[in-house]
Amino acid sequence: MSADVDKVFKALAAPERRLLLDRLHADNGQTLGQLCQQMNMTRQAVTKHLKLLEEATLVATVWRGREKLHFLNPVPIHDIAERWIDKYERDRLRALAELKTKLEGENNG
Amino acid sequence: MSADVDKVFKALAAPERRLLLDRLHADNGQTLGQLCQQMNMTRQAVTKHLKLLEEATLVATVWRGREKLHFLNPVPIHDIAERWIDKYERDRLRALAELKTKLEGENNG
DNA sequence: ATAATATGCAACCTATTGGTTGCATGTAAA
DNA sequence: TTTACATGCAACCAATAGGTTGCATATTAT
Repeated sequence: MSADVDKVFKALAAPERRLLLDRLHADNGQTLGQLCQQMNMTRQAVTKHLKLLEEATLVATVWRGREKLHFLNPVPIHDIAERWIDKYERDRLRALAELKTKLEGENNG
Repeated sequence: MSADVDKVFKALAAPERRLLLDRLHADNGQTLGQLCQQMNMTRQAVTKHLKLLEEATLVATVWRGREKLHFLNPVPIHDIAERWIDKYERDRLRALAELKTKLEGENNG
């Protein structure tokens, strides 16, 4: 199962964390040390971001000796897409049309 | 065009604001007063949430006399789905399989 | 005209977030 | 068996978020 939807949304709300996800998407299974590179902050700060991603189950980790490997979990993003995004996508064109007419019709400034 | 992606993600990061979107999705064009009902906070607090939604272009407003009507704009959600979510959805099954084998194979606690 | 309604704006308070530094611990390499 | 490396943990700090109260303003109803 996927984590609390709110935790997922909150985890995705920071560009630093989305960047970490993007980097895992490009190269899965990286260590903390690798993920720290190119991040403009201390290792400890990166750890905190990864902790939030883990608590949202967006990232899972495995120890290999003294190194911690990080893997992307695609489930929560899929769940958000299915349960939340799709609901809005269904009436997208209708809502867009309504928006247009309302803005044109009633607004004068 | 859609707003800054980061503003959209941040706007979606609070359950109160997602609830407001849901309520507009169910009944578009509501006034501030209507939207305040069932929200367990002051009108001014709701206004602040709606301001963030507006700045993310998730909501557009129209004045009708002394009332302010709020309309859903489906564009930013669509953009997030297309530009961001889909990227992860493409390799979903591959990533899931990789995750499984890594967790089973290398982790012992 | 006056009163009621719908909203905006600003100051303020507290909790949370996002970063830091410093130190401890377990693993690998010399 | 030291030394270096990869990471964790905790205290601390500044900035931001999320709420409040109080007051101002414009529109509608009486």
